Amino acid sequence: MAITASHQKRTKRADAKEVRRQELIQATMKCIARSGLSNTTMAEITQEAGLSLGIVNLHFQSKENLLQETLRVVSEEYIEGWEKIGHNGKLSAVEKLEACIEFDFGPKVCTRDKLAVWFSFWGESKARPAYQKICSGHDELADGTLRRILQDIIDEGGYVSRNADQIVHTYTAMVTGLSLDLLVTPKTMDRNLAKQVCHHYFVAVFPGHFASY
Amino acid sequence: MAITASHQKRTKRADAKEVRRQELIQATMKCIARSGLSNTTMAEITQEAGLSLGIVNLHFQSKENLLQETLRVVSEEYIEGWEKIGHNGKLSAVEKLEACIEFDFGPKVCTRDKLAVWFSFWGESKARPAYQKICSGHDELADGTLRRILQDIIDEGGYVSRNADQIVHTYTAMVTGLSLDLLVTPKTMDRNLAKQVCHHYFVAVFPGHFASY
Amino acid sequence: MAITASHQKRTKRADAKEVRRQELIQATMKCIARSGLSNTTMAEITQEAGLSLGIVNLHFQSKENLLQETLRVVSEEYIEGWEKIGHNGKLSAVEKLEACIEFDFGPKVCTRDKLAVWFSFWGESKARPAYQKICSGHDELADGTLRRILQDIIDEGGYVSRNADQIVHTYTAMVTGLSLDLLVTPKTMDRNLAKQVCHHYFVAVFPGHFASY
Amino acid sequence: MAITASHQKRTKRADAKEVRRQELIQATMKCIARSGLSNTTMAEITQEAGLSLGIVNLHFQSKENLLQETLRVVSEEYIEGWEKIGHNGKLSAVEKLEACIEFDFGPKVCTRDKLAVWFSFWGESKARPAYQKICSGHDELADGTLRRILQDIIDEGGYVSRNADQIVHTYTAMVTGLSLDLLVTPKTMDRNLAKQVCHHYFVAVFPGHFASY
DNA sequence: CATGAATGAGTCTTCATTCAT
DNA sequence: AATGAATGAAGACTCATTCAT
Repeated sequence: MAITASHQKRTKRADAKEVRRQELIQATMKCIARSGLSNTTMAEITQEAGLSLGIVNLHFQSKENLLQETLRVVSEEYIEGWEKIGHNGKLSAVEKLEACIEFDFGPKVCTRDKLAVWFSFWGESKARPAYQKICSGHDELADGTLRRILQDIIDEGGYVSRNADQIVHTYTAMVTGLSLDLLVTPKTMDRNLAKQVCHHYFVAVFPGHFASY
Repeated sequence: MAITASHQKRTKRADAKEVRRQELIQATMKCIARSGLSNTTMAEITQEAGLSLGIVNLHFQSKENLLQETLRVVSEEYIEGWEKIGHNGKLSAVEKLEACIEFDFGPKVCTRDKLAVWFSFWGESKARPAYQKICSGHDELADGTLRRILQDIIDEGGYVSRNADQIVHTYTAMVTGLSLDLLVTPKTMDRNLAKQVCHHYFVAVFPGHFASY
Repeated sequence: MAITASHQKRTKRADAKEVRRQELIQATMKCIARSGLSNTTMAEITQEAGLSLGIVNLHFQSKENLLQETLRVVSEEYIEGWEKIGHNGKLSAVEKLEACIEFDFGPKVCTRDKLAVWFSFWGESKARPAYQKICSGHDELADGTLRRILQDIIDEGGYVSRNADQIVHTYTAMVTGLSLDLLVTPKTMDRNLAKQVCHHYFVAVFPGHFASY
Repeated sequence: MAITASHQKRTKRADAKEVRRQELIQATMKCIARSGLSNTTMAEITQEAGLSLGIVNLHFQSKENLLQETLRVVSEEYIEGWEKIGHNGKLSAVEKLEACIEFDFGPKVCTRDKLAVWFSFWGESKARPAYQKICSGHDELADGTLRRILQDIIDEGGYVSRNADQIVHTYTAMVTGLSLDLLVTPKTMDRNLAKQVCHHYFVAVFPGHFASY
C-alpha cells in the first residue's frame, strides 16, 4: 500500500486534533446558551466537553480565541448553507427563496444553542471589532446571493414597484428578529410559525409567486 | 406654609438620590456600548459618571441590580412611548402606526448606546430569567397596543387576507433586525433607511393606506 | 492654620500609600532571600507583609513591577550612600575611600537579604534589559565618584604607575565577589573579613596611604 | 573478537544516551542565557535541542534534576581545568597563576552563556542548598590549588607581608566581579581587559614576579 | 452621604509531568 | 527509546464588595 504508517499516523493525529477542537467548540456553544457569554468559564466549557482544564490553551491558545472560533464555526456553517442554495442550478429563483427560509429556520442552524451564540456575540460586537469581522460574511451573503435571487423574481414577475435592496433588508431583519423571539420567548414563537411569518411577507410582496397557505 | 423644612429637605435628598441613580444608569449605558456588557466594570461605570467607586452599592446594592435597573429604564422608556401613541385619541390607526415607526427609529430610543444595551441583555437573556422578565413588557405591548392598531387598519381597509398576529410578528422582528444593522453595520444602515424599509413593508401589506414615497 | 483638613487627609493618605509600598518591598526582599526569585509568589509576599493578596496589583499593577521597584529601592539606597560620601567635603580622598569600604560592607546595604536581591536580579539580567537599566546607576557611580576619589589619591601620592580605571574595575569586582561569598558561604566570609580583604588590596596599591592593620 | 555484538550495542546505546544528555544540557545553558532561569521552560529547552518534550523526564527524571546537572557540568569543567593546571609539573608557580588567569577568562569557560548559568544559580543559591553543594568544589579549589600556588610565590619571592588567604579571597572575588561585568555590561568589559585587571593586581602584590605590560 | 483603600473569591493561563502509542 | 497530547496543580491577576474614615 502506498500510504505509509507515518502518514497514517500523522493523519490520525491531525484528525484527533480537529476532533478535540470541535468537541470544545460544541461545548462552548452549550455553555454560552446555558450560562450566557459573560458567565461561561473555561472550567465549565472543559467540564461540559469532558476534558481537562488545560486543554483549551493547548488547542486554542486562549479563551478569547476559542470564543472567536466558536463564532466562526457558527457563521461559516450558515454561510455555506446559503451558498449551496445560491449555487444550486436545479432550483428556480422562487424555489431558492423557499429553500433559504427552510434553511434559516431549519434544524441545522436554527437551534437555540446557536441562536444564543449569535445574540451573545452581537451584544458584544460594538465593543469588539473582531466579532464584527467574523460576522461580516453574513452581510456579503445578503448583498450577493439573496439580492440576486430576489432580483430574478422581480424581473421574472414584473414586480416593477419592488426594490430588491429593501426586500433584502426586510428579510434579513425579519430572520434576526424572529430568531430573537425563538431564543427569548419560545412559548410564543416556533420554527414553523417563523417560516409562516416569512412566507406571509413574500405573499404580500410577490403575490404572483407565493400563494397563501 | 404647611410644607416643613424637614419635608423639603427630605424631598431634596430624595431628588438628589434619584439624580445619582440616573447618572449611574446613563454611565452604565455608555459603558455597555463602549466596552460590552462582559467588560463593563464598576470602576469604569463610576469613573464615567465622575463618582466614587463605592457609590453603586450605596444606591443599587449590587452590580447586578444596577444592570437590571438600566435595562428597566431603557425598557420602560420604550413602553411609555408606545403607550402614549396607543392612547392618543387624536390619531387615526394609520397615523398611530406611522408614529410607531417614527418612534422606534427616532432619536430618543434609537441611539446606538441604547441598542447596545438591548442586544447585550438579549444575548444573556436565555441564561437569565430576570432579564427576560424585564423585557416582557415589550411583548405585551406588541400583543396589545400594536395588535389593536393593526386590527383597526385591517377592519377599516377590508384587508381580509391579512392576519394581525402575523403582521405584529413581522414588524417587531423587523425592528429588532434593523436595529441590529444600525448597531453592527452603521455604514449600511441608518435610521431613515430603516424607516423606509418599514414603510415599504406596510405599502405591500396595506396598499390602500400606505402610498410609496 | 494654613494646612486644611483636606490637605492633611491627602497627605495622610499619600503617606499610607507609601507605607504600604515600602512594606511590600521589604516583604519582597525577605521572600527573594528566603525562597529565591523564581519561587517567590504573590501569596508569599503578601502573607509576609501581613496583607491581602489583591494589594500588590493595587499598588504596583503587576508582580513584575513590584520586583523592579524592589530592585530600584535597593539600587537607589546604594547609590545614595555613595553619593553622600562623594559629596562630603569634610573628608579627604583616603577617608572617602575608607568610608566607601565601610559603607559597602556596612550593616545598612550589606545584609544577606539585600545581597540575595542583587544576585537574583543579576542572574536574570542578561534576559531582562529592564533589570540592567535599573542597575546601571551602579556603573555610573563607579565611573564617576569612585574614579575621582582614586584619581585624587593617585595624584596626591604620586602613584605614577597606577591607573584609576583599573583600580575602579578591581574594587567594584572585589565588592561583587566578596558579596557573593557573604551570600553563599557565610561560614568562610563575614563583613569584617571582607573589609580587611579590601583594605589589604589598597595597602598593596597605595602603600603610602594605607598601612597594614 | 571478544567483544560481543550485544556488548557493542549496549555501549553504543550508552553513548547515545550520554549524547542526548549533553545535548539537553547544552540547550539548557542556551535557554538560561537567553531567557533567564525563571523563564526557561521544558518546552523551550527541548525545542532548542531539537528533541521532543517528553525526553527530559526520560533522561533526567525532572526539570530540577536537569538544572542541577547543568550546573554540575559547568562547575566540573571549571574545576577540571584548574586541577590540570595545579598538577602540571612543568609549570612554575608564577606560570601556573598566569595559566589560571588565562583559563578563567579563556574561551572555554568564560562564555556569556556559562556566566549566565553561574549567576542564575548563585541568585537562587541562598534558597537552595543543593546548588550550593554543587558549587562547593569551587571553594575547595581556591582553598587548595590556588592557595598552594600563591604560597609558593610568597615563599619564593620573600613577600613576607603578603597573606595567601587574603590573596585567594581577592582573586576569586575579582574573577566573580569581572565575570559579572562581562555578563551584564559587555560594552565596558571584555576578556582581555579582565585579564589585564587581574594582572595589574598581581603586579601590585608580587612586584618582583609580575611586570607591568 | 460619600470615598477609595483593602479584601479575597473566582478566573485565566502556564507548564512540569505523565502515559498511551 | 521516543513522542507529544493530555492533565491539573499552582500561579498571577481581576474586580465586586466592604468598611473605616
